[in-house]
Amino acid sequence: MKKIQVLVAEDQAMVLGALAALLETEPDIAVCARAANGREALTLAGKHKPDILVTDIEMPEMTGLTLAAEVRERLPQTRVIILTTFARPGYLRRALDAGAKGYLLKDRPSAELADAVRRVHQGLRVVDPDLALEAWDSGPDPLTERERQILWRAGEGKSSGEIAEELHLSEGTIRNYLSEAISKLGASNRVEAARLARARGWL
Amino acid sequence: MKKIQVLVAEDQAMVLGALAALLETEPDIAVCARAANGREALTLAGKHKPDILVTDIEMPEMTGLTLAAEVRERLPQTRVIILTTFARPGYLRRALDAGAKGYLLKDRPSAELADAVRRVHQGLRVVDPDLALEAWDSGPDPLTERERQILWRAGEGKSSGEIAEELHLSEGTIRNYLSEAISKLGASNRVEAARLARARGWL
DNA sequence: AAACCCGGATGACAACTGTCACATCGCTTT
DNA sequence: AAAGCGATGTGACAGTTGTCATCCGGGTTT
Repeated sequence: MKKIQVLVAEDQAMVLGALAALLETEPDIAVCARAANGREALTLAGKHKPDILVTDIEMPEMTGLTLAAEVRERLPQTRVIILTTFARPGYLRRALDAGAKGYLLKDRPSAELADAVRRVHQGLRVVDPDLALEAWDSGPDPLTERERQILWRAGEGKSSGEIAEELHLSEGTIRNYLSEAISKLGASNRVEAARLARARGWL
Repeated sequence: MKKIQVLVAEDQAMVLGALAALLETEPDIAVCARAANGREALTLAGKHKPDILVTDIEMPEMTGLTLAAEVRERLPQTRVIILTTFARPGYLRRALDAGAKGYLLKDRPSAELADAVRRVHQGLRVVDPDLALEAWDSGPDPLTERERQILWRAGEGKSSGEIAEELHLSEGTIRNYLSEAISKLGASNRVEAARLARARGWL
């Protein structure tokens, strides 16, 4: 029986080693190489032609999303699984657009990783069900560009007056935008609004 | 030969499982239990009396730092190793104050984890050398425990009134603590204060 | 052209926030 | 015992924030 060859890419060395150890405990899976960033992963993928590439998103040199797109183009026989901390609908969409076959969260039980590898290897897609749901009912980004700019600055601790000056708007207008953003997000003040927006990947 | 009994606490389930798998590959180390947050870790530590507790810092319910302090008090025979993403001097300092025997970054090669476990088990301390240097010349944490509690909640977007209720203090007292924290940090409002404190690892 | 929508502005008002001076109260230090 | 200290509370005051109704001017739609 031939083992499924997996390449793992992850920038935190400790986590990379741990994920590799986790996959190696499976009898039908072998980790053929490890990469500490996207560029390295692309090189190693070319060399090893793995069946599956498991990759983080936020990495130096090249993000997992770019990596996925490159791999689809150059190594169509290698299937990509995104493994990330971020349950952001925006990331999920971009990952799928980039041709990723799986999107898995680091929050999920570790047993699911090997499962996902097997399923994707069989040609199935694996998308975190909670995230898919959340992406569905958290809906699209409700913030306008102005609201985003302003909420971002408010989240840094800037006052309405400072933001007004920075954006060449009146202070009252800033307050209006913030009020609108707070109400859209169901928050009770600017800080909570910023926190919620960040959590959903809208900031 | 008796294996070193290790309890691992980490809120990202996938990483938790992977770290456990990593440690299990060592012949002289056994993972006796796993916890998904600080409170669970404390309970399990009481039950299993592990030799070593490897814990993340940022976790729900109870942070790794609080956990370290509790463990020192209740289970002095268990030694704590902090394993975290954050190279923040303030975290290191607080970890050591809380009685942690090791402070390791997730950036480091995965082989160092087992090493650290062995060394700490032998009674040595293991602290990331770069971080130790940085911690030396950055100032001490200026915040009191109360200020930290309150600033933390303020940073989540809670109002003075909500925080007062939560901590059974008067609203005026909350405002006083926040005012003090803002002035200590040289910020101009609670949001900026929280941001600064977080960046330095004081929250 | 009339009707509408959009980004932006205004003013008023209540609520919340930040500051400060000053109490209390219990616990140490002298 | 007196003094000092730290944690907490109070009251007052000014400044900031959140909400709302309304207004204005420039494009679009009809």
